[in-house]
Amino acid sequence: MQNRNERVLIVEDDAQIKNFICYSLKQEGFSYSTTGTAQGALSTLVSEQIDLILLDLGLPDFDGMEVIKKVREWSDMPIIVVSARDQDKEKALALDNGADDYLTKPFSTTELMARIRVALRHLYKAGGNIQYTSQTVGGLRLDFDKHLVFLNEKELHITPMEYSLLVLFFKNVGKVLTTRYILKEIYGVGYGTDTQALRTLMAGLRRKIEENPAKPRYILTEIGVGYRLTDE
Amino acid sequence: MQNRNERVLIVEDDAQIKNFICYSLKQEGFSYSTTGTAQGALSTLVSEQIDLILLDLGLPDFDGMEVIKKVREWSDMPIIVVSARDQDKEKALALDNGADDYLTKPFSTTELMARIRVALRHLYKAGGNIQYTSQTVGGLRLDFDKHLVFLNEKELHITPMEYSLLVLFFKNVGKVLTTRYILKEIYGVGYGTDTQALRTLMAGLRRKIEENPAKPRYILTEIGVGYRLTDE
DNA sequence: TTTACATTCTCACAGCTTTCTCACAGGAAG
DNA sequence: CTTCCTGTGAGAAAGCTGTGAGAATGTAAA
Repeated sequence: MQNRNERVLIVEDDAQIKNFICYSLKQEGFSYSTTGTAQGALSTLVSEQIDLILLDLGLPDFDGMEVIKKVREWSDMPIIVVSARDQDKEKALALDNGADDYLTKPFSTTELMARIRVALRHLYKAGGNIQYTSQTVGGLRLDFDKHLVFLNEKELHITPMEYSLLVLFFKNVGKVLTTRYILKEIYGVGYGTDTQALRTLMAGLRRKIEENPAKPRYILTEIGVGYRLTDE
Repeated sequence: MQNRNERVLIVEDDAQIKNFICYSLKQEGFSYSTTGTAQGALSTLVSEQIDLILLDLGLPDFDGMEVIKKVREWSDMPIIVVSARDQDKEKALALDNGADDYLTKPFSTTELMARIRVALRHLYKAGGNIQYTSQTVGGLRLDFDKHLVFLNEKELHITPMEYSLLVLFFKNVGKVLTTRYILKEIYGVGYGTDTQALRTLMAGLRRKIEENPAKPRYILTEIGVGYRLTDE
């Protein structure tokens, strides 16, 4: 299992901790890249083949939380947060934004390595590192890189909320998504059960992507359950 | 009838902590079962449909670590260890044996819930745990993952109640299900003896899946007892 | 600061679907 | 034949969804 030589990206601005992690990774047979900024992390991810991210939240340029969100728009790769912040709310927020694990400094090598192994185990079970750049359903195309939506190769103007709703459907093509699940994913946890807002949002989106919003072709309603992006 | 919640099994012998966790889970809308022993955990897993395990390592009968190993022999369902032991080696061992996360007591509700959400996210992405994503009986196919029903590969429109009825039969192919059992499973306890509603529901379902509802091919009536999905 | 504009959420209501209740007919079993 | 059980259609009640109008919020330009 260790022969696959997974590549870890370490995003950490404290040189001492960075070296400590590097040393441990080398011992275990991982290869790695390092960067000290959020900006650097994002550009490394584009230029190199990375399997897992170790992310510090307190970065000099902008917050690590933003890195999580950005990465999650186009990849499901494991993200382990390594941070000095040990507030419960901070942890929960990072995890809900898409992080897979959260370690509080100071931590031990033993534990970090074990948690990396868990994350990679999940990755392989899910079928490897799938990165999307563009995905098409019928005449509808979503470009994850550029944040653009095309209908029959004509660019559509899409609002941020509508975009995240579309991303959710494109990541789950063919599956019925329950209203509750959708709400949790796009509004975050705790912003409960306001199905009305979702209905309005859906109406707006359909007006843009469907020829006849009353008889939708792409996003279908499953009455009593939720919605589904058709996969034919 | 949004009763399709995930079910958590809590394995914990300290009553106080157990209650604390139960309360939190209820708040978040999860359903749960509890047990205080390793033996109890294993038998619950066989008899009930569990989605996630919260596991204490220090159990009265035998060590929680054994539960992890046993479960991993046949299932990939998420296991979150909740333990007072905070030795790094202990953590690493549990994680390497197959646990997906490890929380040290004392922990906060906020963090526990966030980590449960992470685990369920992984489960959802992997496409359900040990359940087949799709199951077929004759020309009838039920796709659990996508929440869809097909008859001879043509998609059927199925209402939520009809769907949960079908799921119940697919989980018990070939077995006779008594009317009372079906009622309890579909409507929940306390809905008494309203067999009439079930008859109407069944009529509607048969109209959709049977060629000749008067002479059903899939769901047969066992007079005086209940119904049975044939296993041919 | 004011103004204009886009986005998102709230409200009210119409229309549709699902679900349950009722009444009755046809069968099976004794 | 009688009794109990099951299936079916009609229709009422309850619940769910889509939509337009407008309020609230946020953003950018003048």
